[in-house]
Amino acid sequence: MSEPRAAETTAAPSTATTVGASTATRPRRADAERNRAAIIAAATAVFAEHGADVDVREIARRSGVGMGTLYRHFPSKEDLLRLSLEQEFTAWLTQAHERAAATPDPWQALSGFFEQALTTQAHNRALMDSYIQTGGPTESCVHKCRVFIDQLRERCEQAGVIRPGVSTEDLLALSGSLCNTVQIVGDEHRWRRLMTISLDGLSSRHLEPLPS
Amino acid sequence: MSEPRAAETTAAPSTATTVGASTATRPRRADAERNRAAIIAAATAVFAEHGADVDVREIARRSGVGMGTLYRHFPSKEDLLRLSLEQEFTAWLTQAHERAAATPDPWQALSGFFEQALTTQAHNRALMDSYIQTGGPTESCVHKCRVFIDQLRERCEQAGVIRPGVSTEDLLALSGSLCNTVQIVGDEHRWRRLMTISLDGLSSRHLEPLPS
Amino acid sequence: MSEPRAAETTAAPSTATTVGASTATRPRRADAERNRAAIIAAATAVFAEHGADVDVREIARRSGVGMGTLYRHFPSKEDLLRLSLEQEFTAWLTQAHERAAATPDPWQALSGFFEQALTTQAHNRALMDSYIQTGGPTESCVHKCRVFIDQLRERCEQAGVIRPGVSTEDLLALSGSLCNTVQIVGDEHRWRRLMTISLDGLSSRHLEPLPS
Amino acid sequence: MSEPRAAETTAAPSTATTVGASTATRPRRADAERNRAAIIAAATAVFAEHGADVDVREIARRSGVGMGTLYRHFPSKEDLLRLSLEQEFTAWLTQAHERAAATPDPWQALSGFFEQALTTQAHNRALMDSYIQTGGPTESCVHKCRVFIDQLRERCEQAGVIRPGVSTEDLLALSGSLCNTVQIVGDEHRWRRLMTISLDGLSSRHLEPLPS
DNA sequence: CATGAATGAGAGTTCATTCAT
DNA sequence: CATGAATGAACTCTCATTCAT
Repeated sequence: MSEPRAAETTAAPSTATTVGASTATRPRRADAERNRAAIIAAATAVFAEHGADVDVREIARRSGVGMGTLYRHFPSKEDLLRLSLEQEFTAWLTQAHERAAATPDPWQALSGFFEQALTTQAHNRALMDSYIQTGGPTESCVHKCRVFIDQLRERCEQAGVIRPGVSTEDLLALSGSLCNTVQIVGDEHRWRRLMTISLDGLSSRHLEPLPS
Repeated sequence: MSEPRAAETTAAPSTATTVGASTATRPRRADAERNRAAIIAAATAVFAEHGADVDVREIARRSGVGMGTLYRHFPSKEDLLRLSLEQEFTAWLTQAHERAAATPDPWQALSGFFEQALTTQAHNRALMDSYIQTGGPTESCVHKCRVFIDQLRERCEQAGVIRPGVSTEDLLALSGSLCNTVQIVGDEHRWRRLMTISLDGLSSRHLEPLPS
Repeated sequence: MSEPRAAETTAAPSTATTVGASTATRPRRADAERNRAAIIAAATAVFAEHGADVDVREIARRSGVGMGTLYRHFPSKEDLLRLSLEQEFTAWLTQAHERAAATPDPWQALSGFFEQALTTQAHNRALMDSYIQTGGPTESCVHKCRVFIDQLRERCEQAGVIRPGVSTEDLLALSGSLCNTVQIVGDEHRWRRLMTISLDGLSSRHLEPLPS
Repeated sequence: MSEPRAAETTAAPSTATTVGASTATRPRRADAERNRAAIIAAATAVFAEHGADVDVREIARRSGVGMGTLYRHFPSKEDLLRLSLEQEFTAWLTQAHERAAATPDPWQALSGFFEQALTTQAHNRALMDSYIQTGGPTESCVHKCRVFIDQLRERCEQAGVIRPGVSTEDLLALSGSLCNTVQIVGDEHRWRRLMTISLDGLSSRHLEPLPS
């Protein structure tokens, strides 16, 4: 989750004058990394709560750093947003992988993925917005998601539990579609019904070919 | 500076109703009404393209009027947005009514509604955003939509072609959900597949009760 | 008061089609004058109520004419304001003249003028503002006022009832000063006390010379 | 773009209290505080010259800061105006207190207050407007002023040098009234005459009761 | 000549980003 | 290298004045 960074070669900078030799070894690096993490954490929380349009100040405030520090780590709000969402997206996908690996039944794996997607994204405004609008925060994210879904689909197809002709794209789009649903309807009971309907439409009970 | 004006979808405000010579009394409002229509048309187009957050100046520019004119017709950006969306929404719903009335088969009426919803709203960002977030631009719009969908559902239910237990709310949310899908996926062929899947999940081939 | 206007050479314009030849002689002139009067009346009322910062539209609305008509009669808001205030000022001054002429006692004439000034101006925001800030809407108005006050002063002086050395300027400024008082204090009882104080300070009970 | 900054009349916000080395802890706020002071100084000057309706940009320009800086320090124009006026008002009242305390003779204390009020407020449009219209920029300011005037009145009353029945409200209103006078009349010599007249009207030479 | 719709230069305010300390 | 104050373009909205009808 933490990115690869160049090793700690920096000497103590000119400011740390008084105290002594104790902090000489690596006084800055740790702080910087901690700040970076704090910023991402705050950004993630703030974006999740208020969406992508929040004031950057709110993130700086919440992370306890100044604006300069924030902009030292991330050249623009856009970059911070993207990274934050990537991270959330990745975390979610990782968990999805684990779940799927632990679920022997192919169909249960697929429907479990849908359920987790909705549950996770329901509480993250910015993430969901990106999922709704472009399918994910990054091309790369969307791609990874596609790959994962493709595996799920493969398993289902080989087990003959999914409607013939359903493509990976279909599943990707459908999951995005349902994420949106979570916002329209208020509570969980309601969107679970829609999920059930969509999943049922995907089942091998339907053998008719899909259009085109 | 003056662009070719879009067609007048706005209904004239109740003055020029009868065909004869009676319209001679009020020759003044002619171009004012044209401006008003131009503003609405421009606003509709701009909101559709860029979403509800565009600069009002862009709308003024596109409609070929000054800011003052715009604000003479609409006291606030909010009002203009609401009216534009209401109009689009109403036009869509009206057309939906007509179509449904002309379709004898209940299931075809329902699926026709979905198809038209997706086709119409697909290219209107602001409208879709409102549909996604609150179900429509206005409480009244949402209500009308709900009533209409309820009729469709009733017809299907009495014909026994819809899965038992499907509520009007389910259908409303599902249509919103699919509208969003249209943006994620690019072309028509793709979202038609998702629509088919969802509709199949609604069919009476599934008798299992929905959650809760 | 009515401005010189070009004679009534205009034929009946293209709109007045139906009625007949009866209105041919001088159909416009009367209207114009009536409009002008209506505008001034409305402006006076509106300025009195809301001060000089009101929207010109309010005046047009209240006078029942369009903006074009208003601006045909008065090239700018400033002009309208000035004329309206001049008129009010003149009316007030005229009345003051009459009262003074009907009051034999010099001191009573002077104090009566003060009282009337306060009473009248108390209910005219714009007029009072101009009086407070510049002494009147126009140099000419201020001058007329000065001349009138000078007469009052003369009478008092010859009767020996006014403090020696009090100049016309003193009285003019003092009346303006007291007008302002009317706004600070709420009700009539309060500003009458201040008026009494000031007038007492003007009385011949004080024989000390004024500064300078 | 950067103008020479006016002197710092603003009290530093309670940090740099003691003289020693303790001030080393917070070196940051130095120029921010200077900016804040510059803004207040500019605002005070601009409001004094042009009244409360000036463009905020003029204040920003005059203080040599951008709009953002101005709005960082003051959330709204209203706030800036209020603070500026409060400060001016307080400074004036403080000075008035000192003068009054240093003046043994009660009547001289009272008349000295009037003189100082006129001298100070004469050249501050916004301050004077607020004094004229509401008695001061703030309820609190008005109250303090009233309390102070009440002390002056008490002293005069106990010394028997003030006309019986003169209330604090009378004095407050009278001072406001005279402040306005300063603007009407041009030079100092003229308004001193009016002040003399009013003060003489307040003297115990008049024993007649005031109205009501 | 009346009408009132159109104009557009600002008004107050916000916020992503930069830069002096 | 952190800080958070400074920046200024951009936003929504107003209103004195003009101009097509």
